[in-house]
Amino acid sequence: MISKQKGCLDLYGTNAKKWQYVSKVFESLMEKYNYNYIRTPIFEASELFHRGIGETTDVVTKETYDFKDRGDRDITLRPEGTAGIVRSYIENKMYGDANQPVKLFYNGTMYRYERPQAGRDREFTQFGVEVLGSNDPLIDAEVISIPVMFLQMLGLRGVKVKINSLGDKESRDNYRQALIDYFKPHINELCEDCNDRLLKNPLRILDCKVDKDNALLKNAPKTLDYLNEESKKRFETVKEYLDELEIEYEVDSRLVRGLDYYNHTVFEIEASVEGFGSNNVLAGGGRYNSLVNQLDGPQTDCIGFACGVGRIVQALDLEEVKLPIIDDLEVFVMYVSDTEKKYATSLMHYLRANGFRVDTEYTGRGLKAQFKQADRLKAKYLIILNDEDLAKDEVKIKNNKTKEEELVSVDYLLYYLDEHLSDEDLDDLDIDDCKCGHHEENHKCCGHCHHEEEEE
RNA sequence: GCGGAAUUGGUGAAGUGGUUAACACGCCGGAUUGUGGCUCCGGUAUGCGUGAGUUCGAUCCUCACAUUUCGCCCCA
Repeated sequence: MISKQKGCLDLYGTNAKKWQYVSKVFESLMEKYNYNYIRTPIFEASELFHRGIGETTDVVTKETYDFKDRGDRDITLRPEGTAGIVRSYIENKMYGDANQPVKLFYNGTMYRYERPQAGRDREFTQFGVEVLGSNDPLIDAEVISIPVMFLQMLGLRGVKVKINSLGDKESRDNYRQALIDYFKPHINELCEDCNDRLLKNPLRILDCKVDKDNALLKNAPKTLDYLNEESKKRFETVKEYLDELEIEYEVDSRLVRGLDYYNHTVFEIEASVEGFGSNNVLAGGGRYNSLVNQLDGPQTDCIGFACGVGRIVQALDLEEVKLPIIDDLEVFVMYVSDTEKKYATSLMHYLRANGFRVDTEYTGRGLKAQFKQADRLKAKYLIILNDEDLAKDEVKIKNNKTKEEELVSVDYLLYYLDEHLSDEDLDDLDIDDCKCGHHEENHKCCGHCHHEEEEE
């Protein structure tokens, strides 16, 4: 037997429905924010990621899927979404569009050659946004607000927003040097990894887990102290807009991020979920004002975030958040004889064409087993075909909850189902299941709350 | 790249160096001549992750590999 590759996932069943639901919620949210869908290739020239993400980052040095294609080209499976989108932005000259900034969102699989563990696969799915062509702090706040609002819509509570600013290039370089000067005399007090990090990426020493209790780290220079006036002011403005959006956040001066292209605002959304280990970051992102330029495009100010779908679903599971996923059936059609089966075929087609969720028997089961199958599929109504009834143009329909049976004229069937199923829908809604906290105000946020306003 | 744990049917799992691999759920069939979900009866792994080795003999011992899982690094 051939098994799947390490760290990959076969997605099916209710788990697949959850993933689809999460994607759907995100896509509908993106309509509200007026972001446009973009899909770029899953593989790109290796050079794009090397130059884009940073030659020395771990993602590029040890985690990419690299290979040669039949034309001897160096190809890499994308480890993240931003570089490909920036490439596309430049190649398609989107900087020339009348509409600026360019607001994009994506949703797709990414690849990193890592050791799989909780919340981390080799093939994983991320969605996110990129805004290209604006340095307005309002955009920073908006981009941070998207994952916050999104997680709220899903009903995930207790998420924490952490923000920091790395400042512009001048600030960042000054800070980097200050860190090196500060740590260098004491470097042998730190762990082996930190020794490596000193020259390569001294910012990362700050969130080292081994040395996290070392006084050296606690007293280390803070990013914010090294921001020049302009960067400092910019960061203050971002925070003001966040306040306007009523987003709670925590400034974390140790928050740095692993990809080289970030500057100014960086942020992470953390889940406070038990049993998540160190992979509790659900979304992260930041500003990257020099990346377009670095990849041979015009100077363009950009910001974006990315969010791991698998981690979101995992967090929802751990928090036992109930999602409004359709896992039942409205009608199950039952038959025994061949003539009944033919009738079932056309009846089912008719009901489906009229918008009902309908299924039937396909494996030659007897009537008794068909009842069991209908239960397994959570059918609300059973239509039990009978040649004698059909001769009179009638069908027997049974409410599978109350077990009441009625003989209904075929002409009347659609109307009958419409009436009975809409009554049930109201019964099924359980406001206690709703985790969004908005139901008193009848918000349309979580899929549980808008039952009174179905009509568009 | 480094370290720990695991791998028995559709599922949850017990188990032993030696005839037929417990038990439970599920599923299929029957009692019930077309209305079940209770009950009762019967059926349901030529097989114990893959490959090699030790042995008269291995699911059980040894090694390698694969996958899963947990941690480090790093990241979403």
